[in-house]
Amino acid sequence: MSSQPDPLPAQSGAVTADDPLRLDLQLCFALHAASRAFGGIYRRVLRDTELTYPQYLALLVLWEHGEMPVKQLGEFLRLDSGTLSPLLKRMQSAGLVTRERSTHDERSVTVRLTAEGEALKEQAREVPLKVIRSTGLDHKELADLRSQVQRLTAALDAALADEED
Amino acid sequence: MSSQPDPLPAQSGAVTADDPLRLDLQLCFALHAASRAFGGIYRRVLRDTELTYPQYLALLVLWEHGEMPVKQLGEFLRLDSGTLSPLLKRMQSAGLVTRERSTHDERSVTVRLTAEGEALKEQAREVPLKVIRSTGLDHKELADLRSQVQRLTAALDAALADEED
DNA sequence: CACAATTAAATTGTGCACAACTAAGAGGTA
DNA sequence: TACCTCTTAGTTGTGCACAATTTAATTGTG
Repeated sequence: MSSQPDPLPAQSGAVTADDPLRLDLQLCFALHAASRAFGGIYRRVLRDTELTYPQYLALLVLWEHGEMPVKQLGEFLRLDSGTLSPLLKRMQSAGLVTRERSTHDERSVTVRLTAEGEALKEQAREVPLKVIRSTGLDHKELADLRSQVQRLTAALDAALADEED
Repeated sequence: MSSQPDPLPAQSGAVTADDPLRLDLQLCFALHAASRAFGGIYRRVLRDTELTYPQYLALLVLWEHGEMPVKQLGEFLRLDSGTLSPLLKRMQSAGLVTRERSTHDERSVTVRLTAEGEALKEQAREVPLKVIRSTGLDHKELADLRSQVQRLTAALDAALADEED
């Protein structure tokens, strides 16, 4: 507890706290910190499921949409096969999913929940509520913040897509 | 470009877009995505410096505050030695910093910028402006969003600190 | 049909985050 | 002084993110 140095510069001496040139940093650092704080919350809330946070996200997609190719799962999660392949392999080892080459298109691999993977849905039922409580935000605040952050992401993605060398 | 499946569930069929039980997900996913999008922007903006994004953050602290022990750097960045030790070792190999045991307290290691590390400050001068432009947000929006995200992080951290087993 | 281009997964390699543990120095107290 | 405790870095091991490359299957075109 107690006081750390401030999340990032821009508070001591030469530069004022609101130096416009530090806002990028302050925001990106704040987002990074928030993302990691969420990770910490999920880590604890998911502890007795043996799931990691990204694995839980993958399960959510499968719980809602059912079996799908790795490709499509990657589109939901915005992750590529470099991340998903090992992640899914670990989930397979844990007995949560199966992976099977499609017969129609043998390039494609279908990810399917096992009974155990399906059953975890029950055990994870109260996860969202626990997490929401931890945020200390009400419904409207959550929704607003989500919208703003999504808008920001869209702008950043657009900037990345533009002026693509 | 074009359309992906939506960032996470909660949009198709069974569940309405604003199901309160999905807001945790939507927000955490949004934050994660925003954080990664920022990473992408910095990655490109920093490309010709050969710096990674976390290395840039470490340099910012050193540029502003000068030499300091690993411990203190970790407090600024909220990172522990498990992350910082190898990161600093890479920065040392790149000739950006030196690491030296303190003579007063031999447990402590002082991180110091080299001339080359100091010189990078110039080369990175326009980084903040480029990034800010990419966000598409004005000064006030950036500051507001930062505040909200910081407030959220504080709540999450407090929730983690509470009920600590 | 043959062949080039595209696509889906997987693999390789680098780097970061974090938990758990180790090593060694510092500081207090009997 | 000897001992116990706390602190600081570092190390080890796991998992994720992502770029670049590889493999194999599919698609499109001449």
